[in-house]
Amino acid sequence: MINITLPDGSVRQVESGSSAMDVAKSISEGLARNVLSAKVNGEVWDANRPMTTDATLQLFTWNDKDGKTTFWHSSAHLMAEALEALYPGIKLGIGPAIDTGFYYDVDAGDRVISTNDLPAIEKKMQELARQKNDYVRKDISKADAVAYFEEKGDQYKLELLEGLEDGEITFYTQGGFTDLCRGPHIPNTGTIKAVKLMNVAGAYWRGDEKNQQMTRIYGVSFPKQKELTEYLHLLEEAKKRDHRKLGAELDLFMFSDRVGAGLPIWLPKGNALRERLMNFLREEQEKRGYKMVTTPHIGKKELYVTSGHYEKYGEDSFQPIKTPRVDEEFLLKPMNCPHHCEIFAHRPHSYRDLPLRIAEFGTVYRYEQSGELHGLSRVRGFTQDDAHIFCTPDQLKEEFLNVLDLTETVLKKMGFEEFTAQISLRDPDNPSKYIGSTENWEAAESAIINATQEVGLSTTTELGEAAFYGPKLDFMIKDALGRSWQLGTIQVDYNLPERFELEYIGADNKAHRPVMIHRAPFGSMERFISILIENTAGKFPLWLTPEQYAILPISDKFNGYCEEVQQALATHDIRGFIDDRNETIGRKIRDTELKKIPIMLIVGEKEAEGNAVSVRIQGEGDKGAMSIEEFVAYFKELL
RNA sequence: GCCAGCAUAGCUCAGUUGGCCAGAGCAGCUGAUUUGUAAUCAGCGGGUCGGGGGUUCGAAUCCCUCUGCUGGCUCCA
Repeated sequence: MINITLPDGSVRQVESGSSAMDVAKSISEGLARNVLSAKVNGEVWDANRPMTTDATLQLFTWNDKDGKTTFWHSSAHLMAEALEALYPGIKLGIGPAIDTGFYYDVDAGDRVISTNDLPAIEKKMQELARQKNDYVRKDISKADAVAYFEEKGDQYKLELLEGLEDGEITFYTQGGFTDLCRGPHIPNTGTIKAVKLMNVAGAYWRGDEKNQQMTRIYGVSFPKQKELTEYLHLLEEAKKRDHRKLGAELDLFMFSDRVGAGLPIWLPKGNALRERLMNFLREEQEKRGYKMVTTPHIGKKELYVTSGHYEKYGEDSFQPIKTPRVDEEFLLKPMNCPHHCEIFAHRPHSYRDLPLRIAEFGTVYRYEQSGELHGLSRVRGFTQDDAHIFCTPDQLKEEFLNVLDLTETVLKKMGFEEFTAQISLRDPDNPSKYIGSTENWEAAESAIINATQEVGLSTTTELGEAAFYGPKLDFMIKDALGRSWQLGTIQVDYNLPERFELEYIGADNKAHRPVMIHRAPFGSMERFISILIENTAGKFPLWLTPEQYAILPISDKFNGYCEEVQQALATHDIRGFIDDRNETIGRKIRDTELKKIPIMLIVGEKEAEGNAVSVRIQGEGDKGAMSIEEFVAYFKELL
């Protein structure tokens, strides 16, 4: 007998060789039906894998993240089985579960798999699921595994096998399909009741663009049809929050083929929003001792040769601008930091002047790959809320913490509760991607790690995500469809001060090198606003929204009074417009609701006579009549 | 940049296997209506079917190419 400890601390004695499923059955049949996988001594296992030692056991169902992962991974195998049936000789890469389902990378040779083929594959999957085949785990020797895939002619699996140790290799089989896999899997294909294949995409084998491009098929699956229907509905709802759609509907910004791809054009309302965001940050920065500067949109090529940007990005970026002089070239600025370094270098600095905090809403231009352009989130011309702090090494920690505080203030003000703070470090396997000495990098990396630990910020760490001149602390926020974007960033840089030979005179009357912090709490105005639109579904906070109210006269007889109201409100810095179209009040209300104007002021005979307005709140409804003074007070409450 | 798709009026979309002057709703314009909390009524205008090239007696429809867009991959200072 062995002792199985459950999460609640209770211990059950079962026979050695019992599985998690056996334990589930001993608890209840209902539970057993829903068990997908289990965590045994901290490792996720097949529910039916025999346990032979004392163990802690946690059962996973669809309600657990690990349960879903197992379910989707098994669904990927089911899809592979269907693909083998429909496309004999197809070669398989990898097929993992992801946050929202699963995918499998396949190489179908000359055959093209497109979205048109997905329904047939789904149908085959459903047919195979109905066979209710068990997923069967089997240990296999490396030699036998290699022999199997040589026979099958699947070079991708053979390549994967090269990286595996003999003795740790397992195969999983369901029905007529066998795959190299460490598992775990759900007990039976019959559990997969609903399948939807979402799309196909090209994906390079092992994520390297030098390798063969495979076809990646994305799908999602559920234990119940109803859950699939609900999921698809949720996706539809999320699409309504897409900033590209709302940006057009709310007249915030546009793109023009003639101006060029990835070059956003801000329309009056979007620009008003953008200006308000910038003013908010200007005020915060002023409180914190930043000085604003303005630098040109171009700079001599040598500036970027000095900074290292040219060597790193020159080939793949906007090409130099020529002048009538043959030996003269300028670059559109891809970053503001070289200009700001020149500001620092402009005159000598005493340690007493530091930290020097130089801020600029700097518009930069980067030639992003055409396939990468995405609404406002990934563009070729954008404005960073940039600043560079030049400080002594002793001041670094405090300055970093100040910036961290500013960034958190900004995120909080915008109501972004769910963000990830990601420490982006060097890729240790690829040192040639970075400039500067190992000592500089280590100092910068530990500065970030220590500071975040000190304030107890919970972080994730990603290797290889650093900038070429230094490590970063990046704030990642998700868009409506769950894709993660980097917004704010704080970067510690010992390298550019070296390249620009920046110095200050210390208390010892000797020259010292400053440390530089690059930081942008919004990241870029464009991307930040894209996320703001998606998070608010276009219903911006009252202080930020371009138009706070609309006055809706019941008939044009009251237009004069409406103008009086508008003027009265303007004196209280309350902004809005009068909808004086010759339309019914019902129509005006409907249009205003759809434009997501927060407040409607309805004005007819009663209001005009009583010096009042009838207040209606977007999405809520009628709040009744109030005097102008009462409304102003009410408005201040809402702010 | 790569893979797979998409591109018809300002917007959302119809347009049968290539075949008569390319349609609808909304928006717009004109007129009527002077309106009380999510669409007043009537009339009118608007499209080189993304650009270019080709196949064909004939192309929105088939082929090539360019541009833009969508979903991924790679990239992201």
